[in-house]
Amino acid sequence: MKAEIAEILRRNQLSITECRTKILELFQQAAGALSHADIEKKTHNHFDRVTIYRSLQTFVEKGIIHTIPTSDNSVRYALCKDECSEGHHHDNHVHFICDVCGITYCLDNTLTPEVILPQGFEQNRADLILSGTCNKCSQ
Amino acid sequence: MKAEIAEILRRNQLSITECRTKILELFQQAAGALSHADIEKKTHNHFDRVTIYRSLQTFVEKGIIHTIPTSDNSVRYALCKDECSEGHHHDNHVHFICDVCGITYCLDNTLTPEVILPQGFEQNRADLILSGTCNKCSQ
DNA sequence: GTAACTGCAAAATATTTGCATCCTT
DNA sequence: AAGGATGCAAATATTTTGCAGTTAC
Repeated sequence: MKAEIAEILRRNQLSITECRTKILELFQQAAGALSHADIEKKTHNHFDRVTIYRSLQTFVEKGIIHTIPTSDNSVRYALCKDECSEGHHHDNHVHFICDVCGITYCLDNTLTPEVILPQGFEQNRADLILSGTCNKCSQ
Repeated sequence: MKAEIAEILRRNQLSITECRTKILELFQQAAGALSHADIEKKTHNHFDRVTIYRSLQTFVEKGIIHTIPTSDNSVRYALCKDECSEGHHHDNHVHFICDVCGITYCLDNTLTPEVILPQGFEQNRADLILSGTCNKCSQ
């Protein structure tokens, strides 16, 4: 795990630091997406708020994580698949946000369906966000 | 126009005030979705920031407008179709955000495709957000 | 007249920037 | 040793809350 994380950082020309390693570890362990606040909580204020902001920014720029659109204000992030590269994401999978527990799931095996756009519109990225009740909360 | 707006407010048991009328007018005129900041700018600070926040909140609660998820932080709103009612939105249409001009389009005639969810997941709402270049900017 | 709405002040929260120091390579 | 990364302080932006005064009905 740690070795894999180090490899990700190295591949992206990023220094291997405690904060970055820990954040990526959290993403690997997480059931779903994480917000800045989630990470702050899970690291128990061991790292500065600002450092976490900057780490997340860097990871997004490098294509290691991606943001997930949400209808409320909150910004959440999830690990990209390997195919993602700097500046170009292939995260056209579906996200499911549970209204009960708040967990954001990446439904990796469900691809975003194609849509026919009006004349002149050129699509670059697609995000399908579903919400409702997840399998744990629907019981 | 004004009469129609008054009717919307009346139907939702809301007082007909200058601020609310103006905001709904802006939504009717807008090519796409509007953010809080857009409205503040277009009303030229004639109304208090807080009043605009509260108006938008009220409109969302009543099902007059709905929020649109965006991958950046910004919260944007657009008019709901008539079928929307309090607490239950039928805004399962597609939104297109232009990376160039920033306008958010509601593609009313394009419905969100159905997706098969894993066992135990119950869907309540679906948002398909596309981004790229709109017909005006692609020329 | 009364309840609903607004505006102002201020608090709470979220995000960004600058800079000195520390750590990775 | 040098450049990148971090932590702290502080600035900026965003959103929420309380309350007194005003307006719609």
